[in-house]
Amino acid sequence: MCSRSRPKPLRPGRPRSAEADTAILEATRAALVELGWSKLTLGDVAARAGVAKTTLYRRWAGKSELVVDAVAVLFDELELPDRGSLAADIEGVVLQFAALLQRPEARTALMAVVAESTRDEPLRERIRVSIVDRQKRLVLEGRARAQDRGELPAEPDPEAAARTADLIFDVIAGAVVHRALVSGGPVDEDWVRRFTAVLLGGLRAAAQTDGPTRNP
Amino acid sequence: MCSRSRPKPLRPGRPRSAEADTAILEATRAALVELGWSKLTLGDVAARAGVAKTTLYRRWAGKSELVVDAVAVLFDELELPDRGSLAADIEGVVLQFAALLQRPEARTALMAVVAESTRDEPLRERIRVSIVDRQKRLVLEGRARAQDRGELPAEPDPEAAARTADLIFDVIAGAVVHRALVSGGPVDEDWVRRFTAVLLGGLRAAAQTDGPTRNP
Amino acid sequence: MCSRSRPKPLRPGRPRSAEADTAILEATRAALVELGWSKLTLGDVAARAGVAKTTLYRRWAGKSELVVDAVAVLFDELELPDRGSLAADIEGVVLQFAALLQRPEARTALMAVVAESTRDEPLRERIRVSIVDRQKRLVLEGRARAQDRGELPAEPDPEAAARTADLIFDVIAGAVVHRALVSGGPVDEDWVRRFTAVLLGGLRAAAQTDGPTRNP
Amino acid sequence: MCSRSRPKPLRPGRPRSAEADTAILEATRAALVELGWSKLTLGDVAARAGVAKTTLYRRWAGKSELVVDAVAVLFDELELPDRGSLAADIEGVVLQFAALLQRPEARTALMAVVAESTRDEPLRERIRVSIVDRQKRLVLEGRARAQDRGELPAEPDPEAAARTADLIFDVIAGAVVHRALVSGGPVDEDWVRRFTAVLLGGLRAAAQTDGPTRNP
DNA sequence: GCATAAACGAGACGGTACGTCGCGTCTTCGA
DNA sequence: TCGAAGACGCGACGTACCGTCTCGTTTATGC
Repeated sequence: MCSRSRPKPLRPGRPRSAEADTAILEATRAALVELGWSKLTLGDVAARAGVAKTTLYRRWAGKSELVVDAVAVLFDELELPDRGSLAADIEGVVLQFAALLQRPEARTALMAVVAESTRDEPLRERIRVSIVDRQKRLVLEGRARAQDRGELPAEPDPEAAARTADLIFDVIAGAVVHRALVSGGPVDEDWVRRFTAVLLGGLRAAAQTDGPTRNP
Repeated sequence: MCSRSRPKPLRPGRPRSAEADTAILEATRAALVELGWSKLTLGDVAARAGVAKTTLYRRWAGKSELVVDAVAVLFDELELPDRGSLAADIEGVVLQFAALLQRPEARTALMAVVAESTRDEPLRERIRVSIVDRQKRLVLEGRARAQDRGELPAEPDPEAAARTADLIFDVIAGAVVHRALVSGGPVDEDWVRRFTAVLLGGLRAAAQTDGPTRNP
Repeated sequence: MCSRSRPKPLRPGRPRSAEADTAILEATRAALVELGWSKLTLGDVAARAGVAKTTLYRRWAGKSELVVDAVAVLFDELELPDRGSLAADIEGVVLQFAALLQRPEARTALMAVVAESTRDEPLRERIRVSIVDRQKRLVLEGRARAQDRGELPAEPDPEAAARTADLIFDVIAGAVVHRALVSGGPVDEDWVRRFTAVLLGGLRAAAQTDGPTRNP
Repeated sequence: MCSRSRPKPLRPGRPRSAEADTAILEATRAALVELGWSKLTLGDVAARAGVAKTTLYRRWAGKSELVVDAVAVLFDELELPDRGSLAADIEGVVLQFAALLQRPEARTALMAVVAESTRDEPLRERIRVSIVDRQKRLVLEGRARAQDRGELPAEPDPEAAARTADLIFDVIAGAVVHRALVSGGPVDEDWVRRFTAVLLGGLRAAAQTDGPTRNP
């Protein structure tokens, strides 16, 4: 119907190399593993990727944006296993997340770009779009599955449902990150079981009181 | 008999200036507010403090260590208000913590040093000692107060009590940080009430099930 | 067939700026005049030349090498005037040399780089190639002219001729430098006339005895 | 005959340590040998001498003054050997001087302080007094000895004698320094013989023409 | 089929901050 | 009063990256 820009570039001149993009992102992850965020340099990434610095700057505005793109894909590998119960499902995904946070490229990059984003609103938005909000699917999927199983009641108010989902997400993601990167304790089966017990207990308690009696 | 702390320096040579220390830490906080972590320069801090760069390097190994010391004092200002109930106490301290995370020097510094610490074990230890572990007092104090009020049962096993306190701390600190710095949503009264409800509900539920039947 | 010198750079990348070179060397001489060798700073030279410090370090290994290049051109301005007799020619060139040694950039630079070269063989070689040996042309030209005039006999042994030329050069350059920079006395017409008389007398005496009876 | 200042300090307080002075000068020479002028630091000298930096600054104004004092004594070791003829005497002292210029502390220090002195008149004076002029005794002694032997006629005009002695000194010192440190050729027996021949020939020729007919 | 126009590698460029070193001064204590 | 020890303000060092620029080269079209 209309001429879309994508299928054929329609722009004159040499098109950008797609291989360069993947090579750069791979090189970025490799450099993160070896050097960590603060010692990673764009010149080094370019050299690893076999690419000129200019090529890199043509595609990304800076180190932060590049790293966000480089690690975003890692977080998309998370998935919600079907272990038969809501508690088991949560425990499974939390363990996956903890494993991800043991990978050096993920742990060094995640905190660093969040730190940068405290003074850079577009970057914060990019992080949310590329990394964080994409994983809320896990919460939504977990709830839907629990409701199918009858473990959780249906939530009539969609707005309240969204608010609760956000809260759950903050609690899970925040607690696991804090445990893994700040407290430094292990995120092992025992910790996950105790955490999940608190979380689910809280959810059920809140579901009971939240509906009928908000202000007793 | 009298254990003297340090009546005479006992070290030869000119002693280090105590004023320089405070001036440097103040200057560091001011620079963090104006420039943020990534644009903060040790040379700039030295200039603000009216101090030579070498003086600064004589006392701190690098930017990270300096910033940890500079912001640690901010976190010590947190205190547990006595609002009459455990829920209200928690809500109060969480709001304080959220207010702290709105301060630009705290938000930009905290995530950044945690990011650095992912590749620097001594730094991680320093963060724990100077900032994080010191605030666990709030959790312990809150529980003690709640037990005095009869809101929580006494915990016979001290080891389990410590584990639970750590877990609570990770959940609270992690969730608030994630909400404030990653999700970007407001940490307002409504959010705090809902969060506290989940947390307390979870605690009570876990306390019931945890004691009698660990492995059903 | 035609050996082209360098029609195309053949090297990839942006070529070095030729203007930068001349600006740097000029700035170096200006800084030598104002500050002298020991207070001359590469950063200051870069600033005067409107050039980044890195550009300077890309081209020269250090202060000494830069200064050698900067002052070498001054010495190339020396020339042998034709005043009609060997004595007059020598007096003329010695006065020129003395005038050069009154220029602050030359006097401060020459001794300093020689001092550095006492522990730096490549630097000594650079000084010889760029400054010292180039001026031996004056001795050779003076002798040739004197031989044309019949003031000096032809020297059959070319090796002995070269040795003598080196000796003459050391005597002239050394005596003038010592007079001007160490003793501190004026290198005026009177001194030059007396010095030339000794030198030429010695040359003629040596020429007579040297030929027939080397080892009596 | 009354109270001289030296035998007892008469000044209140602790007198300065004489050992410190000699230790500092020795340490300076040792540091010159190892490091050369440009890498010699006063802090290093103080450490080698087992002395505090302040002690050093109390006695010398800076690096140049210290080094002048440290190497001056080396030049005092030169002496005019009695080899039976003026030519042989000159050859002997020139060889001694050349040997001195092979010592690393002498060669690096001499040119460096001369370079500094081009912009520092008090330093130039200090060099002259402590090092250069003291060695003119060699010229004077050589001439006196030659006159005793009848090799040289008596010089009636003492002012002209002084001027000639200065000239001889500039020629000898300048030529040897230039040969040894700039040209880089060996100052061996052959070179010394040829140099002496030119010098003495010039002296005799100048003595003949200079007296009766200045302007023929 | 051949000009066009963009992307590409290479690397020099003006900057900024780095962390270190030496200077010369000062402040403290002990001899 | 001097001396040792060492912290201090200062300023230059030489290096590393930054992000931009200017080259010559390559590579897909579209005239």
